[in-house]
Order: sequence, then structure tokens, then C-alpha cells
Amino acid sequence: MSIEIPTQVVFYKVERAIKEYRKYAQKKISEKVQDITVDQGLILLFLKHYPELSQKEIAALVFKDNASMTRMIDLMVKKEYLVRSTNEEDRRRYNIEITDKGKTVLEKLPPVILENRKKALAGISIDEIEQVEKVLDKIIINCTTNQ
Amino acid sequence: MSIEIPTQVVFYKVERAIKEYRKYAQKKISEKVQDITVDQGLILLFLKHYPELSQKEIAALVFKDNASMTRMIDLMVKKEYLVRSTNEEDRRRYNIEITDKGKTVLEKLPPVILENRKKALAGISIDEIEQVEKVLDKIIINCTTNQ
DNA sequence: CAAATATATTTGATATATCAATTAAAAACA
DNA sequence: TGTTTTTAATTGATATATCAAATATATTTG
Repeated sequence: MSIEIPTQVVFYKVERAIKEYRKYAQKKISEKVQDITVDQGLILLFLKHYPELSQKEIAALVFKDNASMTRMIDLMVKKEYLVRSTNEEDRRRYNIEITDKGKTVLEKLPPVILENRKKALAGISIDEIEQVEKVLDKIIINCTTNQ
Repeated sequence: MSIEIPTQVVFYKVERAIKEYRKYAQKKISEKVQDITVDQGLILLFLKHYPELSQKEIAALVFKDNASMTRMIDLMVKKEYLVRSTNEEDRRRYNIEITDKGKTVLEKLPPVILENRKKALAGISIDEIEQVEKVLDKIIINCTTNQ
């Protein structure tokens, strides 16, 4: 059985697009904020909106596994963007708080992020984006429904 | 400046879709072929179609950097899917050959890959896919053209 | 209540990602 | 030709990805 080479398949382009966007976004963020990755920025944004999140919940939101999240939070604590304290209602979990240093980062991020999205999506209509999201939703469902 | 939470942005969905597809594809591949990752399979497919590829060229095709490629090929040599030999026309490069064990894998992969794509793209029209590719192309260009 | 099960997090092992520095060979150049 | 500049690949350091096993606490169940 022969198949076309991978470059001809839509997933190849999806992979490339997200990687180029990440590379671009990281470059722009690094110009404005020292020592923060795209994913660390995402974690800060989620924690700001939902301060009660556990590590496991954050992991699910940013599509990482729990082990990775442990190590990412470790690092963010070491770099003083976050502090951990045990949750007294459920001593298996941590309360995770954003430090002042983390808040400073959070102030700088939004304009950069908005600008990045704007640049990456230039010349693309709302309609096209919705169309893409519709297809991506189908792919997600296809890949996650059992069997 | 306030921004919407990341889940509301198309890139979030792109990220999720490609991750779910990778997870699904890896699961299906692992059922049929022992000890091969999606990326290692991709490398085999590219080498089959273009046997002259250098490590650097393969890296570009699968969106990895040279250092990662060195280590991935190291591993694939150790697992006996590939053999390296120096290229006598350009002694900085390697000739990379697929071993018999690698060829056996290559025989098993295509049906699984075709089935995976079929499942992941079920209920999505050619037209929709082309639409998505068009938008992704714009994003890629937006993120890679300077400034 | 005690035992079994489930859950949140951590740890270890191995692979991959990324950046910067290094090495060896090729190509350009003066 | 000898020197400089490029290029392909490697190495080291650090971070992240992934899986399996371990730990500590909660919850369920008999």
C-alpha cells in the first residue's frame, strides 16, 4: 500500500502553522518580557482568571500532563512568578498564587499577545476563522471519541 | 489592557486538534508496530521517498532542529531502523539508509496512517479541508515574513 | 470504623526541544 | 595556495513530554 508523502496532508500544515505561530509569539514575548515562555504566560493568564485551579486542572487547560505541570510550576516557583501552599480543604492539592513579580509579567503580556494574534491572523476574516474552528472541532471529536 | 482567556482563540483549538490527532495516531500505530513514534515513522517515510536527504534536510521537513535530529537519528540507529555512513562527496554529511528492520516497519505503517487520517477527517469535506489549508497558509506566511 | 479504591502530586527514566558553543569539512576569496 | 567564511553535524546544558511507579490524602464501601 502506498501513501502520499506527509507534506501533502492537512495535519502537516496544522503542525507547521502552530509551530511557526509559537516561534513568532515566543520571539515577540522575549523582546518585551524577560525569561518567560509562551506556556508559562498561558499558565499565568489561566491562574489570573481562575485562581482556584489545581495543577491537574491547569495541565488539562494547557494540554500537558501532570508530571510536566509539576516541573513547570516548580520552575515558575523557583523563578518567583508563583508560590505554592497546601490547600487545607484538600491536602493533596496546592493553592497556587501569583507573586508580585508574576503580576508584573501579567501586566506586560496582554498587549504583546494581542499584537501577536493580530499579526498572525492578518488578512483572515472572522468567517474564515469560524470555518477553521468548525473543522478543528470535528477533528477533535473524531480523535477523542472511543474506538 | 484585558484580553479574552486563551481558550477562546483559534490557536488554542489548533493546538488541541494537533495534539489529539497525534495522541490518537500514536495509539493506533503502537497497536500495530512495536517501538515506533509518529515522528520516527515520518522520518522513515521521508527517507523512503527521498533517500538522499541529509539530517539537516530531514529536520526541516519534520520541523525539528538539527540537534534534535542528531539525537533522533542516533536512537533510530541504535534501534536498528537506520544506518549511517559518511557521504564521500561531502564528508560533513551522512548517508542514511533504511535497514531491513526499518523496511518492515515501513510496510506496516501506510495502512495504519491512512486509517488514522480517515478517522480523524471523517465528516469533513475536501472543500472544508482546502479552506482550512488556505487559512493555515496565511498564518504561516504572516508568522514567517519579517518584522 | 477498617479496608479498598480513587485522586493529586511527585519522582525516575528516557526522549525530545532549544540555544549556544564546538568540530570537521567545504566553499569562497584574496 | 593559504586564510576566511559557511555549512553539517555534534555536544552540553536546561526545559519539557511521556510513561510507569510511588506517596500522601480523600472517598467509598462493606
